[in-house]
Amino acid sequence: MSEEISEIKNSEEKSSVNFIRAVIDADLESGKHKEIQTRFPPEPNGYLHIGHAKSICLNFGLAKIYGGKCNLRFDDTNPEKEDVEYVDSIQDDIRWLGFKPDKVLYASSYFDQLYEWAVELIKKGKAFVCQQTLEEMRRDRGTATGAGKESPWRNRSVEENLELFERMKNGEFNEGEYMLRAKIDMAHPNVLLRDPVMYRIRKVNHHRTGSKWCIYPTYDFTHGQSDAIEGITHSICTLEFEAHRPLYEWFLDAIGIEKKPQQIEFARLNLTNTVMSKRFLKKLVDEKYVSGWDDPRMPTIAGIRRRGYTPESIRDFAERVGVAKRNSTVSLALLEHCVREDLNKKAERFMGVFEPLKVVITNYPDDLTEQFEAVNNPEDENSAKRLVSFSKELYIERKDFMEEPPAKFHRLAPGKEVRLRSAYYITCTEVIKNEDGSIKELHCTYDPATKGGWSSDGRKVKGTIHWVNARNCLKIEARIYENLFEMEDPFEVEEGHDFIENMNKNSLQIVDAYAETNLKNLEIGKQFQFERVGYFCIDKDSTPDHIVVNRIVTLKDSFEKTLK
RNA sequence: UGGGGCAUCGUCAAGCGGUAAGACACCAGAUUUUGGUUCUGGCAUCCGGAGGUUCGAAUCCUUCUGCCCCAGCCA
Repeated sequence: MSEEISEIKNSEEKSSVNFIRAVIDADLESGKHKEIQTRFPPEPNGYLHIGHAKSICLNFGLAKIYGGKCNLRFDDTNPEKEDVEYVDSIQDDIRWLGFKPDKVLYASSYFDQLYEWAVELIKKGKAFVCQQTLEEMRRDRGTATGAGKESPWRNRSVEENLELFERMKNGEFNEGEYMLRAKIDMAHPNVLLRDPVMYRIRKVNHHRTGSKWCIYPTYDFTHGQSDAIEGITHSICTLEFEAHRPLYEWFLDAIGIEKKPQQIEFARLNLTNTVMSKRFLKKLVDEKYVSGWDDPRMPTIAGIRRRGYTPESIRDFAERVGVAKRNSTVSLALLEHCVREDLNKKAERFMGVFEPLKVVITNYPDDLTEQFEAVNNPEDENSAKRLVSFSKELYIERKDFMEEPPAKFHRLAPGKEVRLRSAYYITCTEVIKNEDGSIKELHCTYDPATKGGWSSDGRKVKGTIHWVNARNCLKIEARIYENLFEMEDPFEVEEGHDFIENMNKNSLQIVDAYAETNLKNLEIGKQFQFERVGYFCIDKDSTPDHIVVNRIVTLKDSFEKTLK
């Protein structure tokens, strides 16, 4: 092991190492491996979600930590479901997350080799061509407790098997008529080992191999061998493949692979307040509950990215959730914490008012406009400053004024003084009402000696509120997102009901807001903070005349709690 | 009732026979031109239950219970 690597390992965690790293450490120490090779093996049949992100971070992360390599390998053995659209989006997502595959590979590139190996297994008497129907196979597979029954075609001669398999390959049979099966044990307690299918006939075009093949290998006959071909040392997958491991090894042994990759399973990520399975996400898209796979409410990588999450925050999240074998559901609060932490350091601050209440500064000159300097990011010492426009007429947040405030209310109220962030102290002198009694606007006075937002007389002002110049601001569209599901577990429904019924009706609210004009300078995708409100980003639907922002996450709000 | 897994704070998660890390959440306080950030302190006498081994167990043994995965020519 190089010094550099041991340095990384030491600095990174003296504390604890997940169980996969423990295996790798042992393999490196024992000399079983000199270096490690991993892979991320998605099937290009859909969009990646944050659960995949965890796997990506794990596989690529492991390679990085140990100075090894990680491939991206498309597990494209089922042409019926796969499409180039997905191979592109998957690569985009991985790149966005900040990883670069050592190689981009395809299981379909190994079809020739796989075919040869299948022929070898036939010759060894370990595979046979079967012509049972789906129903017959299902019937003969047996049950959990009872053994299965051997196929009547199980004992064909090698010659006959060879000829039939070749004819399968040549397209002489229809789909479903014939298949190649491994000859293992119909009485095996693990049903996966009851003569599993290795090849099936599918007369469809493959997105990479075109019409070259009409027989396609199954996952089980492909995955381990693909790993072996690529020299994968640690083949990391999710828990549901645990029962497949004996099969994975059976094929490798039967073929006679010497350097066997080791399959290691970990628990896939689940998140509260959302659904994660491809099937359910697809339902949300197909039935138009969301605008698409990249709807900012979706837990897809595309959705999360559009929502404004940073790749750094996702990697941090993946690191924090850990790797173990226990089925678990991580709180969405952790994900939100990760973006807040990242964006707090990086995001520039602006002011925006969401529920405007007009304020007239009665002792301010009618036609004067001032420009105040405001710090773009108080968390960053090198942060630049920007100019914010101020006049006699402003908007403040309706919630920042109360006519009859409770004791702990530090904001504006009749007779009370507050600081307008970066501007002046103002005092509310009069509440102007509409005929129906609702508040129309506020009349306030300002103290010219508090320019910039502070006074030299030591006067304490507890509240600081944000504002915009009503005469010079931007009207923008704000998309306020909440969780797709209010309940932590969307599947908590009564018998016969659907998780769809648990959807949060307010998961998207579109509101008009007023923002300082500086927002114009931000490019699409840029994250920022509306002070005292939350983190936002510029959505791709924005045009120069119409800015659309997505709320990524609110700021933490401890005042909300004290109010209750 | 078959096979394969898993059970440690509200949620994740360390721990691998020597007497319960850490993170998120939560609570209390300090600082603050964001009721944000930051900082300080608190938060499992207990590790699914019951037995046992041991000077000593979350860690070993037995047994029970609960949850997850497996009967696609999906991955």
